[in-house]
Amino acid sequence: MAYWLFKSEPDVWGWDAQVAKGDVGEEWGGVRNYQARNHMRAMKIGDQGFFYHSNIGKEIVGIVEVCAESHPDSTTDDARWDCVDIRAVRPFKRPVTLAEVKADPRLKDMALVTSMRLSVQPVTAEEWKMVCELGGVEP
DNA sequence: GCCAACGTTGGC
DNA sequence: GCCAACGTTGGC
Repeated sequence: MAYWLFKSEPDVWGWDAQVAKGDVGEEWGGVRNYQARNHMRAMKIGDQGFFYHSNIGKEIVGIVEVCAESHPDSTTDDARWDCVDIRAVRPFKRPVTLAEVKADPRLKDMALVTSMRLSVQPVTAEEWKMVCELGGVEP
C-alpha cells in the first residue's frame, strides 16, 4: 500500500465536488506533467491519498483512495497522458494547512514543501501518520 | 496581482 | 543535445 497527495484548485474541483461523486469516484484527468503521470501509473487500487486545496485554503482537507488504476486520460487524445480514478474516503476533522506542514520539522521533507509545484506527489508512511494525527483521523 | 520556481519547447 | 525563451503554477 502506497500513499500519495493530490492537489486540486477548489474553485475548479474541490473536496465537496469529490465527495458528491461518492464511491464511483472521479477520473483525475488533466494532469500534463510527466512526474505526476508517472506517480499515477505506479498507483494500485486501494492506495490512499491526501486531498489538498491549493490557492484557496492551502490545506489538506481529506483522504481519498485510488478506485481505478492508470488508464488513458479522457480529457485528451494525446496517448502520453494517463490517469487514475479516485474517490473520497473521509474528511479531516481539522484541515491541515500548508503553514502547519512547513512549521513542523518532522514534515520538512514532504514533497508538498520541497516540490511545491508537483500536482501528484508521493507521501511516506511516516508523513501519512503524522498528517493524519494533525488532521484528527485514524491513519 | 506579482513574481519566483520550474517544466516544456524549439532553434541551432 | 544544449540552452534561451516562454508558459504555467501557486504562494504571498
